[in-house]
Amino acid sequence: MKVSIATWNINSVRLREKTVLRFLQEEQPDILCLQEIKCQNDQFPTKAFRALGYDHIEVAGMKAYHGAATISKLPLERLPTVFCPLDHARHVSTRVVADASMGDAGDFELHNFYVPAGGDVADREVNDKFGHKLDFLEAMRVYFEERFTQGDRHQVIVGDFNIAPHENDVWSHKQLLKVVSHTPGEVAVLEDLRKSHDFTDTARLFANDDDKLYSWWSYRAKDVMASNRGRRLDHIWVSPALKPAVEAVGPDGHTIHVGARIWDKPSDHVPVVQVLDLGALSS
DNA sequence: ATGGTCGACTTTCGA
Repeated sequence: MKVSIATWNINSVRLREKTVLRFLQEEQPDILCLQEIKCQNDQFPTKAFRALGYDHIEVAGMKAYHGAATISKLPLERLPTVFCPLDHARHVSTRVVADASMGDAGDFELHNFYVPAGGDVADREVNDKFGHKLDFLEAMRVYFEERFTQGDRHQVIVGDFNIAPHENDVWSHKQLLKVVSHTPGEVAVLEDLRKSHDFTDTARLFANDDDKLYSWWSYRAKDVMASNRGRRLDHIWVSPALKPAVEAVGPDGHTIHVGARIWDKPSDHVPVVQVLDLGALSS
């Protein structure tokens, strides 16, 4: 059985409820992980998503800022969350039961993250927000140490990581080396997290090393899409046990929905989708 | 040139 998982920083789910519904109707992902919902739990538009068959919804909201939500056609069980050092709502953790008849191959854990952006200066001594970003990444590392104590339970980690790790995840490696999101220190911390359990960055698995891949474009520049000054901040990782299930880049595999950046009143991020073929896993 | 534009919810913060 195949499961399609989408992640999207929506930058206010209430303002862009219809935008989300358009994406769900056009792409029909089994699961959509949202970040920056910017609402409290009771303000989340649950009914509209249930009406499209997304019956299983888990929300971690707060007033005005941040927040994440996972909406799914497949059953979800809520799992413990990462401790955010500032107690922000930045993580929704679930177990997805894709096919109960498949045994261990039929379920996986799905971790939906909104990593702090980190402010403007890549130095925690002068910028508390950058310190918070590094501390949050460290909390994620500790969390996954715990999740793996009983082995690889099929982990999928998605979300807005606010880091573009690869040279070709930004429009100019050289010009962004001092720009938070692509500084060597934070990239090293994210890479250490990824390597700690040999997670696979699914977008890069079938892409060429010199392919430019972006999922975010700033609001602050005109003609930003014409100049294509983007960054890849949104990621989908899988643990080693799930790597054989990762479908190749293409219409049914990993897809970055660049076109959504020029929809009416767009988010500054676009949806990223990865299909997993759980049937490809040996039992 | 240290700008620019969003969104939530205030007289400003976070991105």
